[in-house]
Amino acid sequence: MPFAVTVDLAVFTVRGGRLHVLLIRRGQQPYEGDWALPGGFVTPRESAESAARRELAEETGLAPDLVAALHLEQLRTYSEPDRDPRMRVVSVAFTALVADLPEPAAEGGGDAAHARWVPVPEVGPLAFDHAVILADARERVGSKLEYTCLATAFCPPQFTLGELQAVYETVWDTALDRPNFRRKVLATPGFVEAVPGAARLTGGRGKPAALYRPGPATALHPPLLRPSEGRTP
Amino acid sequence: MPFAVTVDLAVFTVRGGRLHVLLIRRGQQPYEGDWALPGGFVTPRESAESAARRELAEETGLAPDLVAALHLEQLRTYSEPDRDPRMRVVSVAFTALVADLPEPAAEGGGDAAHARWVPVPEVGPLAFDHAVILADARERVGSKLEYTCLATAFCPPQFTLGELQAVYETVWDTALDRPNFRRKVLATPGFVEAVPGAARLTGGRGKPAALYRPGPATALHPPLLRPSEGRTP
DNA sequence: TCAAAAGTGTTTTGGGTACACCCATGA
DNA sequence: TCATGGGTGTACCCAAAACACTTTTGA
Repeated sequence: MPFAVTVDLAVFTVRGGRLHVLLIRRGQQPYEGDWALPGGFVTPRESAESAARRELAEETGLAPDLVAALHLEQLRTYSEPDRDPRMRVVSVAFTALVADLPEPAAEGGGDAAHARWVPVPEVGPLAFDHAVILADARERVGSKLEYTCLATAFCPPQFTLGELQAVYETVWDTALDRPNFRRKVLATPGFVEAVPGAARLTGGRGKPAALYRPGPATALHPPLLRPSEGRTP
Repeated sequence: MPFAVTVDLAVFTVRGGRLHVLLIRRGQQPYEGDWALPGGFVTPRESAESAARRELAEETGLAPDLVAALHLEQLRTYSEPDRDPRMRVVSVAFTALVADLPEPAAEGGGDAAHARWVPVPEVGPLAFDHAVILADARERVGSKLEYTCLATAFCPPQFTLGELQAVYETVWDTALDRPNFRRKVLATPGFVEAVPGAARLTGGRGKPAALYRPGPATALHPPLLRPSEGRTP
């Protein structure tokens, strides 16, 4: 039973108030020239997660230390017999969240030249079953924000509560009440920690905002539920 | 890159107030004679989920229609290079929940003769990395009960609210307040539906209980949280 | 002095918890 | 008539929602 095993990555970031996903343009058959999720084959002596980090670094030119520190999470495994026209390929999909990067991520050499951040609503048809993987990943990210502290992964090392709220609003595509969001976040022990004395002007205008960094907590109890959910309209 | 792909199943049931998992005794090397989760190789023309159902039917002698209707959920994929001493094996793990079965499930021929329901606390060492898979699956089942309607999968087609509560209490290993549990369940639209006119005596003693069947809902909003969680003691 | 964004306070409301109590049945 | 389990009622509490309000900056 000769199976090939691959990994596929759905890497998200928030940039300019919109959710983006990292895509590469395929340089070879099949689906040559089409957009696809980054990924590749698992080699004989590595786990799927190791392969995911290796491929991400190779294909996108993201900084190695960033890739090593990245929060990677297994999404699920896709194993339909005909998902790859060449042969039988089983693919383990991962999701990752990164902060908006100073420069367009994908300026490395080789493969990396074909990597791009694409706003999720503007993503067109993708190679293989990657559209399904992307949809699953997007859904997962949305619900992860509800009951984990993962939203800080979308933020730079130090961030304002306004930026954190923008992450939620972008991923969920809803508006949140600022005072209530603030209270909720600060009331969850270990979600964020104040950076003593620091403040930053966010958009040039307005009052400078206090800076926070991620705290030690990973779970959110009680959860921070999406507004439209949990209600019976 | 010659990989073998397998499936492993963590099938749970509640029996006599205790959580049980379905195990088989291995009839061949490696780990011959040890207990293991049911599972087996994915064949070239089937998906992992199909393979899981097929293997479950073959190895345990569960009724085919029951296996076909079973709620199977992908847990995650285990891909450490040395998890199988023979060769490189990547395994897709699934969880399933079934109602307590009239007879000990495993009375079919062949492989099935070696299948047994084992109380989870009494499970000893398992073959391969199955102890890890079992622990992951158990954790997943516990949290699934919080925010999905899946608990009914542990119950027969018609059940009392007392039986449903016993499922929660068994899986979570906590006592729940009956009046509050009742209100909560009935207040969630589509979780359970009353079976008109029906009632059943549960243990010979006590008032006959009304019967319910699973409703159309799948998610639980708001969630039914475990007592110890969500509090800061 | 105005717009924009941060941050505080207050009222209301709904769900969860705890617990007291009644009902129907078998022994 | 008593133990057992099903079912109802109710008072309390806390956290979330809604919204009015103050503060600090750049233009």
